[in-house]
Amino acid sequence: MFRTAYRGAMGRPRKFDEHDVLVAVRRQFNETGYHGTSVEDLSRATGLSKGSLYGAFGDKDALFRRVFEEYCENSDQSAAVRVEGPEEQALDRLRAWLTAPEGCPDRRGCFLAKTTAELAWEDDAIAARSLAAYETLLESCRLLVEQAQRAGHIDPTADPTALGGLVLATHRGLEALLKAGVDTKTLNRITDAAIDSIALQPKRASA
Amino acid sequence: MFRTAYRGAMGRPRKFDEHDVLVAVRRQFNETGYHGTSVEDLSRATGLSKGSLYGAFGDKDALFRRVFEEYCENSDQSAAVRVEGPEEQALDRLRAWLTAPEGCPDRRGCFLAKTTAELAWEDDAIAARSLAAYETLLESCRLLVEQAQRAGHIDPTADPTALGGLVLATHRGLEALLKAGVDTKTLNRITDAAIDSIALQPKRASA
DNA sequence: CGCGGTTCTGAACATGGGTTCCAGAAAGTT
DNA sequence: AACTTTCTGGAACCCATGTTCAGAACCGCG
Repeated sequence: MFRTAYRGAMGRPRKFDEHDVLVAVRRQFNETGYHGTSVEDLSRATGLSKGSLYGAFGDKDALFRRVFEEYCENSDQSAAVRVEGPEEQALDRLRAWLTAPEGCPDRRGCFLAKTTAELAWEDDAIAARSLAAYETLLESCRLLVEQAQRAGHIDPTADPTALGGLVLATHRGLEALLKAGVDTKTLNRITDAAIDSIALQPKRASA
Repeated sequence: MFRTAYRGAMGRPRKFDEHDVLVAVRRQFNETGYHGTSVEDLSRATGLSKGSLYGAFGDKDALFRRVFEEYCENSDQSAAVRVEGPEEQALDRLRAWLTAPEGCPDRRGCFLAKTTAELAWEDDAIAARSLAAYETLLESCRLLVEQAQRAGHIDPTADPTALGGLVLATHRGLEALLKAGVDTKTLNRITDAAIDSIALQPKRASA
């Protein structure tokens, strides 16, 4: 009856680790999508009963948002890598976002991209938050593109933000390819080519 | 009982045009997604009662597949544009796929991209078919990339198919940007930049 | 006009899945 | 050990939505 009671008796403490549960939940959502996972599935994945899930996190929607939000924040932070020089930093950020260890299905940014693709239909808030999380990345792109323009590698009349958007767009699409069965190695190769083509090495002269 | 009867009595004729209905259905799916549209919605959108829809097209899934398949075939055909020269042709195809008239929400390939994004989770067949429909486009990309490699604009060790995939990926991502509120004009500018960057004008020397 | 045949329609049905609820177990505190 | 509080699990509830069905409407023909 008292949510934060401080009376004499303390009551039973939690048996599960909240963080572990959230990880399991994210993994499940990541695997089968929002609509594709029932609360039953989540119960199985976490080892908690439905009742416990509801008691601890509220309904399915709230649970998803919790996981989603946490993931976004995580992404925001992981995007803030320290390397010397703004360009190097930006490039590094880009790589960190786009590439993934071979065979690893939980590539960075994946959950974000996938859920956004699925839920942008019905939930503008999620779409917006997801995009916001990409903003750091976008900013990196802008920086790189500007630099490339100064160096003369890209048409100077092009809009840096727009080109940054292209990279973002590419990332979204990469997930689709992954889903379609393209292996991680190939994906990374594509990614590298993309980074190269936008960001800026002078093209080789010939074969 | 007899689907194609040729007996004396002809029975009550259809009151609707099948094609018009399918267009309305596609529009609705395109607007609110598969999960986001109820059969009730479809009924409202088409002006037909639920029963009629079921009688004419089968269940919701079948109806979607019908629309989807038709759209894919349409896309396959529209990808076969005639221009002189294979490179010109490929480039034209690419533009036809990626760009859209300003402010037009029903841009080419849109329905395909969106539904794939939503349903690839749960239906591999749809994901595969969608990708197959993109194949002509992919082939065009491959062609362009090979040409670019011969001309020395792209690293010759890169895999042309992979780079083609990049363009496909980009297209998928563009839809996301559109959804996120980026206006069509900007999108087209991004697209042009993408086409330019892959396809191959030698970069300008400086500003 | 009646009759076979087909289509149209809205109400009724079925079901999957999110949510609630309660009885009992478990863990602190005194 | 008793008491208090919280956790737990699963049965029960509720509702949205896909699907079916019985009857009305409509057509051409004899």
